[in-house]
Amino acid sequence: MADIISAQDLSGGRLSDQDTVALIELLFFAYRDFVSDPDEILSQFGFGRAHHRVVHFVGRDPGMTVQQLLDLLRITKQSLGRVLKELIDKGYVFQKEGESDRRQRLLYLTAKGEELRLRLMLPQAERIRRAVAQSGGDAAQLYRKILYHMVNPENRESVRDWIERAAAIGEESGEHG
Amino acid sequence: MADIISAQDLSGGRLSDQDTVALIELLFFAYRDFVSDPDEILSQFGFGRAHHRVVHFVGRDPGMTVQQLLDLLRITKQSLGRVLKELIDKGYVFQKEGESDRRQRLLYLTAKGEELRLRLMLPQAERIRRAVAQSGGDAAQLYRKILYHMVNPENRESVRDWIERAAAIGEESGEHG
DNA sequence: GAAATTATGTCAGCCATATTGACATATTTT
DNA sequence: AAAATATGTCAATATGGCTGACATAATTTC
Repeated sequence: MADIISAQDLSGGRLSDQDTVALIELLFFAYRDFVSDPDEILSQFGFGRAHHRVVHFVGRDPGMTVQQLLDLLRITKQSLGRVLKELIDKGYVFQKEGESDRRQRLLYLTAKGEELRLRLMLPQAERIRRAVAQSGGDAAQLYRKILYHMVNPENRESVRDWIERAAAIGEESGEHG
Repeated sequence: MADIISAQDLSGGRLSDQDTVALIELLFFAYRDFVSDPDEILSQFGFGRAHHRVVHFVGRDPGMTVQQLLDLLRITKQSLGRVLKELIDKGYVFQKEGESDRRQRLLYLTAKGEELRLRLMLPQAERIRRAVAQSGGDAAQLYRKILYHMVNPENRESVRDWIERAAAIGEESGEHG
């Protein structure tokens, strides 16, 4: 491991300016590469990142409402509209009328959509696994903590709720833990 | 600390699917909030994220060439063009003819530009510091390792070079470590 | 039962930021 | 002198956000 990648001063507990800036920049570079894998796959389908998000989150919580998806993505109805329509037209997503509330259009992935979701997730999962494995120790646990604490305090509850719910769905639908 | 935020299975060393997906999603949510602070400041200036990147990297390596900036940002000359022109016109960046090569237009921040750079960095630095502090242990060192290993292997050298060079510049120009 | 609210969809236009291709100028290298 | 390099600029196109307005169907409230 190169020296540059190890923080230089952890003595006092508070991060030095140098180390803090290095983390900011590393996050920028890491995130850029992190999204580059799915980007390439998406371009083969004529899709963009917006499509990825929809496919991912719908696949993780099948039957979610349009409004739930909007709240999660924090975009406008109009922005979602185009991508969702396209995904439906091309057969990756389908809608089902809500049973208890027939105004709702519950969202589901088709088999084709689920296939795409997994294909997009694979390189990201591999990247995370590799990075965690190469970092040794309790890397995963600590990484999770740090990312969680980087979320705005007022958003943490909804993020936690999401992760919790999606994990429960994953269990019952056979994603082996 | 809530149970949900701690990885559930670290026994074997290999991350479970559940934990891996949770990390993918946490990275998405964390990055979104991470960029939201500068976004808000930028909008007050009529700037966007592209301006942020230019101001940040030029400020970290004053005198860099346009080509170096293009390589770092991995965007086209035309994309950079508008943003750079705007920053120059509004007095945040200025250019100086290269001494050894007079074709080059070396990039520097004005005092106003440096002020903006620091203002944009502050909330991100605070967020990182808080997250690391709240995560305990060797969080910073491990976080740095993980982010570094999330960068594509073929890009690691340039990322390491950048961090190294920028750190050296920071030292000499008085950013206290 | 009428009125208000909610969930969803759609039209139109605007903005920021990315792209490609083409072309121009000045300077350096061969 | 010719080729390559560093930079700048014009034009057209795409993606994915945004706002505002309006429409329909279903549910909730009074």
